[in-house]
Order: sequence, then C-alpha cells, then structure tokens
Amino acid sequence: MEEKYIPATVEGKWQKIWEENKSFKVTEDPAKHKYYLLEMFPYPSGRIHMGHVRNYSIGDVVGRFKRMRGFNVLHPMGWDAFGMPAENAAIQNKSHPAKWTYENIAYMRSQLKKMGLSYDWDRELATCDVDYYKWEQKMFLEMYEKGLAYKKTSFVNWCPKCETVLANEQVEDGACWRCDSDVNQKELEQWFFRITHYAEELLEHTNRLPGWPERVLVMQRNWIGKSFGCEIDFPVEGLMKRVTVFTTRQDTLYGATFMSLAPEHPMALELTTPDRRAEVEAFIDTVKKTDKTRRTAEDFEKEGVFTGSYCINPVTNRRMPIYLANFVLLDYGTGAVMAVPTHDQRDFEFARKYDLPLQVVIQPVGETLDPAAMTCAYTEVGIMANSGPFDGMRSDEAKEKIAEYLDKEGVGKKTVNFRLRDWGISRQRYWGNPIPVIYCDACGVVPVPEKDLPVVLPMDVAFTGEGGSPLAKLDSFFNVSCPQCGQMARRETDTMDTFVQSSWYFLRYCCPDFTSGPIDRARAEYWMSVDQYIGGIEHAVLHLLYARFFTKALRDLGYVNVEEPFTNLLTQGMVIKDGAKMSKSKGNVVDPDALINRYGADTARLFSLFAAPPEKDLDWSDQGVEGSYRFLNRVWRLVCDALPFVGTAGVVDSASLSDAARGLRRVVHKTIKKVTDDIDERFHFNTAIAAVMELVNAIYAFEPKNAPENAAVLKEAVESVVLMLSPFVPHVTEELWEALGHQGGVEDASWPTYDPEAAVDEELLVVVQVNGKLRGKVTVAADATEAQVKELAFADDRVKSWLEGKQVRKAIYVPGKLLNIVVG
RNA sequence: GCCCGGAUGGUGGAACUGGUAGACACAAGGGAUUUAAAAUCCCUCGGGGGCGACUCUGUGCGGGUUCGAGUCCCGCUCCGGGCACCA
Repeated sequence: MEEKYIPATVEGKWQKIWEENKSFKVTEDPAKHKYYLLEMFPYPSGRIHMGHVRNYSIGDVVGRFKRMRGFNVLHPMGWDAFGMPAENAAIQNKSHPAKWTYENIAYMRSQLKKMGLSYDWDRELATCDVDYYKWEQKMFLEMYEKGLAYKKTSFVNWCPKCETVLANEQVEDGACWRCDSDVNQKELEQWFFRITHYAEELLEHTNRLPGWPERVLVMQRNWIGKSFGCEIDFPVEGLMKRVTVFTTRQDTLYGATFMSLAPEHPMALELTTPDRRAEVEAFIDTVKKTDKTRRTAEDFEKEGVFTGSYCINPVTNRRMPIYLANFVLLDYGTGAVMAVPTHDQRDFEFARKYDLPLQVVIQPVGETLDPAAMTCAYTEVGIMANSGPFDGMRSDEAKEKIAEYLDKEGVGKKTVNFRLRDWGISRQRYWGNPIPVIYCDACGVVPVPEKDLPVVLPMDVAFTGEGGSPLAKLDSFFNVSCPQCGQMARRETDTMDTFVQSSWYFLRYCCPDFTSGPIDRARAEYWMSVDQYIGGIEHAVLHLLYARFFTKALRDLGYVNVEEPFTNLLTQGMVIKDGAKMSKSKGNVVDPDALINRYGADTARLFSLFAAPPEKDLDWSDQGVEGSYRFLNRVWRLVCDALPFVGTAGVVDSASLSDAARGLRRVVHKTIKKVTDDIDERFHFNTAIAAVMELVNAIYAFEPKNAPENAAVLKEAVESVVLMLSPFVPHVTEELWEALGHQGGVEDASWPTYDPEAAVDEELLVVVQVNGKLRGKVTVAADATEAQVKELAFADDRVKSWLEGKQVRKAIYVPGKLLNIVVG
C-alpha cells in the first residue's frame, strides 16, 4: 500500500472495478429482504451541482449501509430528461434538444460515476427515450378511457408572441419571462388529469405516511384544502334560473345582502341587463387581461360591476343585487359567493366601496354591533341575531342547524369542497411526450389506437423560438388519417407536462427492460413501495403529490398493488455558502468537478455528510472540506501504521486483555452501537462520523501498538473503523480493506456487530450535585449499589464542604449517572 | 392573518425518553519537529473573578413546573419556510 493517500489513484481504481464487476447490480431475490432506495432523479441541465452531491451522498450512505446489513438493495438512477431548458438551449444554439439533452446526460453520468455512487446502472433510464415515454402514452389512453384524463376549456396565462401557455412562475410582473410581452388570460382547451377524483384519498392517506416529515404532509393537506360547508341556491329574479354558491359560513346566510360572481362565470353575461352591458363587458375584459398572480395578491384593489340583475335570499327573501367581482375565483367552489359584508372582510370592503347594505347577524357576546359604525367585518363566533328561528344560538352551533334546515327546505345541501384543482398537463412545447390523440372533423377526439403507439416525437423539426410548437408546422406529424373513418385528421401537438414522467419512473426502475407493458407486475410487487425516498423540499407538493396520485390511478388501472409510492421520505436541506443559496448570480458556487479533482470524491462526500444533519441547510466551508480531507489522511496513516502489527493477528481473546486493550474494545463496541443507530434510525450521519473520529483518536492513543498481545484488539479496532466509514467514503475504505488482507470488496463485507459484553463499563462516573449544582464526581464500580455511591459521594472533600452546616433533606439517585443531594 | 420549523461558543454543529451544556470538527493562539516551510504531533480555547485549589455566571427574552430545564408549560422577540381575496 502507498504511504501517501492519493485520492485520484484510489478512486479511479475502484470505480473501474465496480463498473466492470457490476458490483451494485441487483435482481429480485425472495430469500432476502428488499430495500428500495431512491433519490430524486436529476434534470440533465449540464453539470451536477452541490445539491446533487449532497442528495446522492446521503442516499449512497443508506444504500451501502443497508447492503452491508444484508438487504437486497435496489438503488437506481436516471434522467428527468424532457423539459423547456433543452428547447430554449436548442433555440439559442441552433441545435436540437435531443442532442443537448443526451450530451448533458453523458457528462453528468460521468460525474456521478466519479462520485462512486452505488447505482445499478443497468437500470438507468431517460424519460425522453421512446422506450420510456411510449408506456406513458398507453397509460394516458387507459386513463382517458376511465375518464381520468379529459379535455376541458380553462383560463391560462398566454404569451401572444411565444404563442404558448406559461406557468404562473413564468410570468414576471404580468410579462413573459422570455420576450417581455404582456401576458393575457386565454381560454384554451387543455388536457387534464382528474386528480380531484382522488382528493379525499390523497388527503386521508397522508395519515398513513408516518415516515414522511410532518411539514410535507401539512403542505399537502393545505394544498388539497378540504373544507366543509353548504351549496345554496339563490333564485334569480325574473328568470327561471338560480345562482349556486358554496360557503363555509352558512351561519351568516341571513346577512347576505348581495351576490358576487367571478367575472368568468358562465352566467355573467346572461345576467347582465342591456343597459349594463357595455360596462360589464369592459370589466370582464380588464379582469381577463390581468394575470392571475397579480389578481390574487392580497393588496389587489377589490373592484366589481353591477350586472343589473337581482337574486333572492332564500331565507330572508331579500332582493340581492348581483355583482361581478374581481376577487371571486371561478375555479374555487362554484365561482359565486354570497356576500355578507358584516362578517367577511372582503365583502365588507366591497360593500363600502359600492355602498351596499349591511345586516349584522352575529353579535359578539356582550356587545351590539352597529352596521353604520363598523370599521371591519366581525368574523368570530358569536350569538345569532336577525336570523329567524336561529336567533340566540351560538353561531358555531347554528352552522349545523342551518345546514340541516337548508337541506330540508330543498334550497341547499351540505357539501365538501376541495381547493385542489385538476392537473393541467398540456404544454405547447416540443420537447415532451406527445399526447396520443387525433382530432377528426367527423369523429371528434379519437385516441391513437394501441397498435399505432408510440406516437414518436419527430426529430426533424426546426427551432425558431417563435410561433408555437414546431410540431404544428410539421406536416408529416400533424396531418394524419383518422383511425376511425380514415378521413384527413389532425394530430394533437401539445405534449405532456414533464411532471407526468416523474410520476411513475420509480415503477419503471423495477423493470426497465420489460417489453410487454410499462410495469412488470411481479417485479414491481417485489420492489414496491420505495422504502426510502430522498430529495429536496421544493417538491413537497408538486412532484410528491402527482406521484401519489399517479400511483393510485395506476393501482385502479391494475398496474400496481400499492397505495402509496414512498414509505419514508427524507427532505434534505439546501447547500448554502456565505449565507445564501449557491447561485451563479451570487458568485458563491462550488463546482463539484473542481472539488473532486482537488480532494477526491470521498472528501466531497464526507464533508457534505459531516457538516450538518441531512434535513438541515448545509453551510459550505472550504476549511471544513480541508478538515475532512485531513481526517481521511489520518485514517490512512492509522491503517498504514497498524499494518505491520495486525497481519498475523487472530481473534480477540477477551479473557486475557490488558486494561488498555479492554478499554479500546469498549470504545470500539460503543462506537459500533452508536454509528449503527445513528445511520439506521436517525439518519444523523454527522454524529455517526463524529463517533468514528473519536474512535480513531482512541486508537491513536492506544499503546503499545507493537505488542503481540494487542494485535487482535488493534486489528478489530482498525477494521471496525474501515467498515463503519465505508458507506461514507467507499473508495478509500475499499483500498484500506484490501490492504488489511481482505478479498472481495468492503461493500460485500458485513456491517460490524455490536458486542454488548465488550461494551460494558467496568466503572461508572457518577455526577454528584448539591441542590442541583455540580459539586463533584465519583468513580464507582459498575455494579455499585445506591448506598455505596452515597458513601463515596458523602466522603468527597468538595461535596463535604458544600454540605457543611446544612441539613440533608434527601438524595435523588439516578443509577450509574447522578446523585443529587438536597440540603436546606 | 393562519400553520409549521428554528434560535446553543468566533464558526458548523453535539447533548436520543428532563440528569456533567458545548461531543466532533473548523477557526484562532501557544508549543514540539524542521536550516526554513509544508505536513504532522501536543496544549489552550463560552464569559467574569482568583496566583491557585476553586468560584460566580451562561443555551433569544420574561415567568412557571421540578430535587434538577438547552430539553416540559405559559407569555413574548427575532429568523426561516409553507398557505392565503379559498368564500
């Protein structure tokens, strides 16, 4: 073995061996416990960043650890390879998204391999491969048949120059992020997944995910947003129509004095009287031009317009003017709100602005509100007033009574409303999975027959960056004969949201070579669910909710038998430097390549695991990296120095050990216990590493190393260090393991076992307190009785001085730990 | 506004069910080795007082429970995150 630790040599050597031996290839083995470990796959943006280094280092520790513990570990990696950056890069470089993407994948794969990550590379997949996305098309069509995929018209952010839909995040101050044109609201027909069908189950099952961080579950519950309330019908005066509202505050129904509809509400124009028409149309137009983000901002001025029509409050018979109001959202509830200005702040502001009547129906206890004097709405619980038969009741109790009453009278019903909206998956983009649908003038929407799948994304397209999807201009793609009637028809040119691909990739990893369907049920049943999923918190709602939905949908299509895809979830923190998230604009980016070239992958991994527990943000420190590198050198030297003495060592004979040797063994086995628990139960790699560092310090202090009777203990200690560090720093430990005379890689060795007997303390340090303050320490035999400990403690000079002249009231003894003497 | 987190030395962090606060590192200072440096090794390292053994004080702030509180309870402050014109 080399005297000097040279990371590049060691790492290259073992990476090659792992690659050639396919060391981490796995197959289903019913005899072994399976462990499916997954880290969120990366978007191939070009190069890996420190966030990836951290994410994948964390995963690799778990994978290698579980493997050494005897689990059959599935640990795959792939590429979330469709998406807009590829298309934008292609437009900019006059290249092709496929070329850009595959080049990035090739480079990033080499980077990941340089990190020594224990992936089964045979399972690698890229979502832009036809062999991947074709299955998604099949699943889409099956979802379409079941009504889980459907088309509807909705309002979206639209950039007129780019001729495409923009996500809310892509609209900056009402303008397109790319061309700065004003974004408007456009009504478009788009494909949706009916995630709302699973709203109840998605919500309910958050209670079945004890292995998820509570805050992620809370975010998902918020997002789903279940609320209990009523739907209430308000007849329109002079029309055989009614307006239905959703409310959670049916207790305020008697105070509803006007009606507010979303400007996009289908009845808006119908309800508009001829004299109001011009004003109403102008208002609707203005609202539609406002982007959603701005419109839903809290400080946005509440505005509205009177339609000229009235509806009737079903319980008071009050004539309520119908307004359109900019703050009412079409896609929440029914798009119509009964306005109770006295008990809702928005309605209050609206009523003041347009001089609408106020009627108090809930009085605070011991107070009487005067509508004329109110400066804000009263939204708390109170006593019902002006509410007919409900007067005098507590308003929270009246809620239920009024709901029953409405139900009985047939003007309303109890209902549940969700904030969650169906998932719009259409993207007017080229670089995505084509939605396998054909439009025929005669037959309408015609799904592409299964025998004609896949709809391959054509490669021969031109990228101009303007004028919408290039697919619409490619005749060979666009023009198609109708599968039903054979007449000329048009192909759908929208592609699927890239979140669709990441909603089931974990299933494909179970069987990436399966050719008769997307998922090999038998293999998926063996591997699923994912035992440990690791990724950033930024996906708390989007990806993690979509994947849960998709799994449930696939269950209902008969593909899988699991309810939930991810049993345990670890959300790692961000990588921070100089107090800010690493970013080019801040100039605080650490390049993984440079780091690895200088110190090696092991140091990069060690530091990112040691500096903070995984769920916390990691503060990057160049000096900290230096320290991790020093530690690896220290371990290297330790093994080098011990090598001459441990070569012929046999098994430890615990009966004939010196005090020092017994002491070292004690540290070894205590460390094994701590490191095992820290990794397995808590994922606290920083403390696990700290414990090994302490062990290394103890071995350094252990003397004499060259005594033959110490050889076995020294060997046990050194080998334990190597084994316990191997999940963190696999290359250097692999080299040291070999140097210690072992055949077969350290990744195939067994995790060291904790021997409680060796770890047992012969003596214990008991802390002595007087009135809760530390006044002394006594060393006692491990089996010392309380009486013996007390005797020693009371004999201690320092303790004695604190007891002098005082009356001992009592003494509390925590066995083997602490004695607190209470004096008065 | 509502809902989650969090606040511990110069820094990152440790203290797992209430029981020695500051493990392990980083930085800093001192020393050994060296012609010199790097590397390595050893020592000091929350604050105040004392030559010293020691002692007082200290985990964002104010109370409380307890023999004992970084940890539990009540009330605040600040920071981070999520949700929010959601009817």
